[in-house]
Amino acid sequence: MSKEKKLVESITSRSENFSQWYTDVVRNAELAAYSSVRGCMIVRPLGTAIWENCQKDLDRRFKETGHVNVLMPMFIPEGLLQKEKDHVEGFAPEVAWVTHGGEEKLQERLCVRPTSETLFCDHYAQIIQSWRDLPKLYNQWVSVVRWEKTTRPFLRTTEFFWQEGHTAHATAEEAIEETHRMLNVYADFLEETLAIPVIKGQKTDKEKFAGAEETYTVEAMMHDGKALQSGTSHFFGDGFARAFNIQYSDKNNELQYVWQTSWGMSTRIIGAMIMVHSDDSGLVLPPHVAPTQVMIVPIAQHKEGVLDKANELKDALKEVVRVDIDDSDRMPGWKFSEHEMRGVPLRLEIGPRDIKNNQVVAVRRDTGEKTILSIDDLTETIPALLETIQQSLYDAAAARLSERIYDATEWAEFTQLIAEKPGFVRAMWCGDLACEEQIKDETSATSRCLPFEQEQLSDTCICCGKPAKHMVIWGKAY
RNA sequence: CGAGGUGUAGCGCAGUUGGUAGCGCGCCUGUUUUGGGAACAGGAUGUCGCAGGUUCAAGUCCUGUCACCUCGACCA
Repeated sequence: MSKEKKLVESITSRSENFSQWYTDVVRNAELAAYSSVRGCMIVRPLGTAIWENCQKDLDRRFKETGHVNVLMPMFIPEGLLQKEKDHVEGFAPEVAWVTHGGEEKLQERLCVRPTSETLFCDHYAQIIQSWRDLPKLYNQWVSVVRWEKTTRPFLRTTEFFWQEGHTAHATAEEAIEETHRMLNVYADFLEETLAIPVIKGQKTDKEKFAGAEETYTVEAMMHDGKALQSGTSHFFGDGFARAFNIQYSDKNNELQYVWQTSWGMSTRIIGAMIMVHSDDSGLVLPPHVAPTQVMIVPIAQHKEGVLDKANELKDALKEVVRVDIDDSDRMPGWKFSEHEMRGVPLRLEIGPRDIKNNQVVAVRRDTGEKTILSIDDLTETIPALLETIQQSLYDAAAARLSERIYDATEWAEFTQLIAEKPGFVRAMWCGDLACEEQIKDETSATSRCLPFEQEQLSDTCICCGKPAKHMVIWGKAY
């Protein structure tokens, strides 16, 4: 009726225009706002609270795997940036430069960090001397700047917030192990906390990080079938160590270069979370990351005892979940829509009728399902219900992912799948850059990764027909 | 960076042949309301994106410029 009409007016239907729907959710849920700086967003309180929960969770996982946090400068002298050739070539087009301090022109211009490999390397060269100094397991939580041509809130912004881990190891094996360990940390975080199923794999040479020997990735599928690279972990070999002269004396008193890694995850995952779970009523937050997990909406709150009872519920529940109460003078219906828009996983309605019956009405954000719960054991039923919601969001996303991965063994089949079926296509590849580029030119799909779980779908490359080396997941990507 | 679109109140928009700046929602005050975006009464809010130009007069016409959106290109 008029309510539905209004909601449709404020949020474009997801099936009608996915991009507009995404923008509408970000704006209506008050996750972020546009700023007066091109391509830079203001992360509003809800978006910030979600990011803080991501940070808390990830930081705990980093600490559990032995890492410590540091803070590096935001500027990189031009000379330092240029020490590693592939790296600087990769980032040069999107670097912002500081040329003046006050009115004075700088002797050497400073780049606003697009990533901090060079700063960490410069520092590691100073502090690593002996095998006893290894490994170095550093991480930092900062923002970086990349002068992107097209920006979208969370998905690609000029400045974005992230963490970047940078480690130095005595052996290649140890560094490779670290690379995989952190990729698994990302995968676990995405699956357990954001309820986003991922595919783990390796990037092709074309898609790997500038300066990396190998790049590993966790790829997620959005609701429209497009891929979003959600976290990456890089093995650098000793390339940076040689460029920056990071050497240590081993147990035999021989000089050795260190072996390095880096890994990062950014505010982009908030975009992933939106595009995986949210719907036409707005944001849907997985309970594990939701700043408010339960919103209590009192009904007829002016009536004797209603607010008291609602506050009593809140006090009891706050021991076990993140709960809030909306006692503003809005109409209940308005509050329902508002908290749905903002993604609160569970709403509890309590009014005179419920109080009389010693019950509350619980409404799930993900399914809209209403259940009546006894007030007596809410501290057990509510956390359990939140776990159910978390699991069910994951299951639904996992089902969409597996339903929309197709296999192709013939070129015609491949191009048709890419063109007509939103999702990923698995196909064999010879390993040549030429084929990868041809596939991109002709289908606009890129190689997302060489999944760790390989299968021999056929013996020949989907593109050129030469003997196949790898199974690749192809898809259109953000 | 290319093509297209949009800039007028917090948000969404209208504004005719150039002639006093408008509407809806929201906001503020009060009263009544409250189980899916309440009703009534009263009230506040504008460098019309910005800079030039034409004109007695510009939101409206001209030139330039900036920003944002969509689709491409580019991109770890």
